[in-house]
Amino acid sequence: MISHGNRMPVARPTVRTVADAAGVSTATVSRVMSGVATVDPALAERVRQVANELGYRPSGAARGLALGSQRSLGVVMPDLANAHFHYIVKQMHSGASEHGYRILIADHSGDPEDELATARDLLGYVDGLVLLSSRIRVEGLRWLARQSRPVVLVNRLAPGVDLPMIVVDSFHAMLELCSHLVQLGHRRAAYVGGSALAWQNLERWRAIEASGAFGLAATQMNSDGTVNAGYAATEWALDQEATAIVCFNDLTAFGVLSRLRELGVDVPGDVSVTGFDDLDLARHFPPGLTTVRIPRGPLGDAAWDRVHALLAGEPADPEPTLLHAEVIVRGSTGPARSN
Amino acid sequence: MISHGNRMPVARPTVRTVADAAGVSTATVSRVMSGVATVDPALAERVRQVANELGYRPSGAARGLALGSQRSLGVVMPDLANAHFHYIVKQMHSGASEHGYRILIADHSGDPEDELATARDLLGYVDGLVLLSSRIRVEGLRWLARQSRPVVLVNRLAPGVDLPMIVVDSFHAMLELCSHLVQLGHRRAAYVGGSALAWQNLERWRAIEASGAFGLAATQMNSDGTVNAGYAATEWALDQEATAIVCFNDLTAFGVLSRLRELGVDVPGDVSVTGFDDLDLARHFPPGLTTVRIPRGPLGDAAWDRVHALLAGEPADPEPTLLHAEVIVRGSTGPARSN
DNA sequence: GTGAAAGCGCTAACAG
DNA sequence: CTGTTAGCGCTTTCAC
Repeated sequence: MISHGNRMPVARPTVRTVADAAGVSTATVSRVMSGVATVDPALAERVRQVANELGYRPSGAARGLALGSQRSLGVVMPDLANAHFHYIVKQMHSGASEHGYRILIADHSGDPEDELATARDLLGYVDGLVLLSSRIRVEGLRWLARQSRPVVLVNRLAPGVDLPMIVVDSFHAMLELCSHLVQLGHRRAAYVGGSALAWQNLERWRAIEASGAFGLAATQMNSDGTVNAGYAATEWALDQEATAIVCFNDLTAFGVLSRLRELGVDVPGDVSVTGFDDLDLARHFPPGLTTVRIPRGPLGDAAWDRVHALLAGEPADPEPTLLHAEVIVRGSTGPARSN
Repeated sequence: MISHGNRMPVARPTVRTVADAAGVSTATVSRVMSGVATVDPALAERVRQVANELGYRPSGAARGLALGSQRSLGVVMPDLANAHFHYIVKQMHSGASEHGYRILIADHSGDPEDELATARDLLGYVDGLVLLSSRIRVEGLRWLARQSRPVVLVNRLAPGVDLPMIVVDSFHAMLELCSHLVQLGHRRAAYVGGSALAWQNLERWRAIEASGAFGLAATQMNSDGTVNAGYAATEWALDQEATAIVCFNDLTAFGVLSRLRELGVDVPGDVSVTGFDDLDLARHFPPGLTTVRIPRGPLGDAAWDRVHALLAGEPADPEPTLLHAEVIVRGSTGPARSN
């Protein structure tokens, strides 16, 4: 292949360059570039032409500084690998882009300190922030709440923190899921949980514990919510003499299903398995995963609406948005095996 | 819940605010914030104190403007939902963060125009850009190559474009995969492809066609590389009277496996199925997916190394980096059924 | 309709 | 070791 080696590291053209080349003032270039109508069409056209030839692109940094806004939103998420979050972001994206906002995503290691650092950092660049399933502790959240830019919490409820929050009612959804299991005759469940730091995980476990009142005894262990974690946790779950394995999310459940298959344990004949999220794959992974469908679209919409309102200067609504999630029954749950 | 309604939209504190409050100059504040050692420890401590109380955070935009760099890298990716890309980004992340670079991710609709717009846009904010599986057409890529900031192409080879490229040798990997099928006695395959615009898709199909010489006849249809696309394409594949269904990627293959199961078609007894990528799930999804393992780690490393070199002012290496991918045989492929 | 000039918040010489 | 000053590239009054 021929190298077109003329990658002359020409200094990036600026308004000045374009202005000079077009024989106009920088003000005019600026006006043309930002599409202000009060410029002579012919002149505007010429400027555009020149700008194009020079490959001119306004500097985002300079623009942001002058404008006091880069028209961008930051999203901080724990796990790029979990498709679940993708849909939420996608939905926010469509709301945001209608209003000319760009969405910038930053992921982090999962460590709360690291997450806070990422958020703090990002906040210096964007107009608003959305934190997905944040594990930042309360003091950190309080700090964020004190900043002048809007910050919204999705999938996390932090009482006493003055931040808009949008959550799915995991507690009730999990309760329903447990009720489904109880009705099938299950009396003993093993919970392969998520991170001990995740609010959602605590909620889900709280619901499982509450189901004790209806005769469902349960034990838990924590994992990191990945396929491999589910796979690895399966033997533990089996040791619990449980007839049902309740998983923190779908990915974990897939791992469990895989290991059970290897071990020759029949699902749902010998043991039932449940997930949480309802990923696209949940209906496809044999034998079909009983799970909870999170309303991802509404979650994303609500997130955008909240930041947008704040961005527009509306007062913060202190009431958290609570969304309902629905149990989806598929092949992975069935009547409890009578020992 | 009590609203701590004192969200006074105080103007964001600046270096000035902090400097005044601490009785020092803005320069000192700047020095303290950027951790320059040449400041009296006691003074530095006081400034930090004040900054903290005021909740001061340097503006990224201003910093970027003054420094001429925001120490950030943009990654443009087609599909946040595909975990495959996650690992690549993660790996880049670890290289980048060691050097103090942040990574900002932007996804797009998949439309080449939209992708180009996203890339152009992002280029105004970041120091360098990595395009994953880009579908931008050649003129667009040429434009990007003319910009003064480094742009690197991952998973796309564009001859005649002066841009560093890092690709996995899909062609040879697919050839190997086909050879595996031929050895199992398969003579007729159906290819459930990806986007007609994706270079990787063209490469893979090219390899399948080339396998015709070894007795493997094949037909193709395009899809969008999702689970549901695979699911939907299955009947078409079956109509081809093929004994093997070769899929663009693992997600598509999962969809195919799911539909086959519904239809009561045995895998690999009646038909063999292959994927591409080797997602974590590939070994877990029954009956285990034969696929091609993409060296995601090295891919991410190479991407970071390339941008980093460019950022450091080293001359661009015109030679594309070519990585080898390996066929992983699992339960989804077996001897061809003799009709 | 267009230009001159000031300033967004920060950093980097350059003095002291 | 610390303050003064001059920009980084863009937008935006304010005159013309």
